[in-house]
Amino acid sequence: MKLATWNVNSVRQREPHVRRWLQRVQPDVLFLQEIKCETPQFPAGFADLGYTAAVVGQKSYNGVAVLARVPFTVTHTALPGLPEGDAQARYIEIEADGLTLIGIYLPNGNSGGDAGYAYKLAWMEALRARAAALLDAETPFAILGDFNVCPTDADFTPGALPPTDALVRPETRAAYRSLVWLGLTDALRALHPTAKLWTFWDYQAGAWQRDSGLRIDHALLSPALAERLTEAMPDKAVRGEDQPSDHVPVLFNIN
DNA sequence: ATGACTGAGCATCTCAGA
Repeated sequence: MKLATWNVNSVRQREPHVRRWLQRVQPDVLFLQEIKCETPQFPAGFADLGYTAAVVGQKSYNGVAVLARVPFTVTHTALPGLPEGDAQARYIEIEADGLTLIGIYLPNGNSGGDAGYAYKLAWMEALRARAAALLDAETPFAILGDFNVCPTDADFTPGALPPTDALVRPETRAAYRSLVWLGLTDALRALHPTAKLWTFWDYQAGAWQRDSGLRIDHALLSPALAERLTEAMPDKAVRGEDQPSDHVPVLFNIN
């Protein structure tokens, strides 16, 4: 089963890119983030490629979706357990092929001052609780998406971010560890422990040309799925296309 | 020299992204 995640930075701008990638790679399930539109504005043009869409949209910002060529049912459209619910479209959970598959767009945390960062940490704690509940139930699951976390200093080009950035702050990394250390597997690192593999290159400052990037798009696997992992790789070439997203798709194979 | 972009929206500027 080929699973993928891609922050497309506007699905309306990136519809041709997504269509090309679906045709070339043919993932079974692709989670999208930052679709940046309300649900009715989501492009209809993936159905003719054999993909069914489920969309959690909002105006202007955020927004997640899933495209799948296998049957699935949507089980959650918001992260359970946030103190006052979640007004932002950042979470979709489905069941497909006996698996629970979760797509997330974790808050960046650099905007909105202290409250914005607190929201990121609260979101991470709620995600940890969700993963703990699924582990307790022995549900095989995967969490894919834009985590907005560089887990270690090996996960970004030196100088690409200041140490105060919300993607690398110690509290951010501690929250990420508390999630992974429940017993999940960081799929890309499991297969490529030391490689410099980025999933994001900023539009600014010639980051792509200098190969100055971040690894922030991840897949975390429950134990049963981690046993089945055979491939994990960002599709770097996509960043070199015309008018690309600043993130590339990341593909995982579960046999 | 630490600059340099992109997208959405009551839009020719502001906010957000990371």
